[in-house]
Amino acid sequence: MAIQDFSQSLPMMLYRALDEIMPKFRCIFNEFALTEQQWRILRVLWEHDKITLGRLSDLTLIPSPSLVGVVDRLIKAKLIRRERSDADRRMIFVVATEEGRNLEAKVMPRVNEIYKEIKEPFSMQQWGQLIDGLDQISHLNKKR
Amino acid sequence: MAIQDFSQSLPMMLYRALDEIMPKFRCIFNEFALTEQQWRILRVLWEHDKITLGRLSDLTLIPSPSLVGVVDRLIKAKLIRRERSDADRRMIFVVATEEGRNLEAKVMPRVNEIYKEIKEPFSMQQWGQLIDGLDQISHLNKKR
DNA sequence: TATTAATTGTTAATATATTAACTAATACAA
DNA sequence: TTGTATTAGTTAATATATTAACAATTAATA
Repeated sequence: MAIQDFSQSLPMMLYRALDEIMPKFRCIFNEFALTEQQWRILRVLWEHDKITLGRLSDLTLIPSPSLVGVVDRLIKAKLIRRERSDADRRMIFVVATEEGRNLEAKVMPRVNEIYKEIKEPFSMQQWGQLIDGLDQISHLNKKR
Repeated sequence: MAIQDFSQSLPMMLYRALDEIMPKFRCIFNEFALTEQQWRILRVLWEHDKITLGRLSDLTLIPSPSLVGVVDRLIKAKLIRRERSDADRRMIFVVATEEGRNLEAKVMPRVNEIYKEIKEPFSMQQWGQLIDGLDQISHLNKKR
């Protein structure tokens, strides 16, 4: 009896958790005319001056085929730009424009506020156990 | 400092956990020519003989506008059927066909196998803490 | 009862996910 | 060096998500 009730299965619990918290964040993104995926890219670029599409796909969890379009739209919004690598002309770097970098100071406080609200009802230990559990799930194949 | 490293934020941890486990399941679904969403619907119908679209949307976490198409395709595959309610003609019930019900015995064992693999490396306590944490997240707004 | 409000599904427009196939550039081996 | 394999991105086809607007039906109320 591996799975009893579908609603209590791990995948559905994960999906439900996301369904609960993401709308709160998306609400903020929309205020800045950003989609969730666009925000993820900016969020990564605020931590990396210059990053290849491949690595960007890994860090944002946006699959490469989707990334093409999301990047296109962010470029159209003048928030990032492409930059082909000279060393290896297969690689393409993505860089935030000044306008893109400036968004950080406006968006992050709002996002942090929501994040705090979500985290608040948890004890530090409870939260740590949750994060550890999720971390273990996402390393199932890489371990050992 | 609510969020430090983007990769360690709760949303990304949740997404990454799903990215790790769902491909294993989808691999099985594909063998039976099912998409993940189609499988979710069948999975619910194996627990409910008859269910309205609204409730099906709640239980599968498939948003209503998406549900329309997914249901259409399941009907075309002869795995379910629609049935308008007589009591309240706004409501539409969804029912599994015999072919749809028969799939359970074929798919579930395979799915349970993967599920067991995922759960196996966890101690019972660890697993419980993970599920409890997720449950608390998905009830943030409903509590009290 | 006539109006209005709420509920249940649907459609539409756009964005993203999934899978496979494909191009261009680079690395590698015969 | 030539042929082959690998890597980084892209395109294409289909399915699903998101948001808003809409139709049909039922409930609520004046």
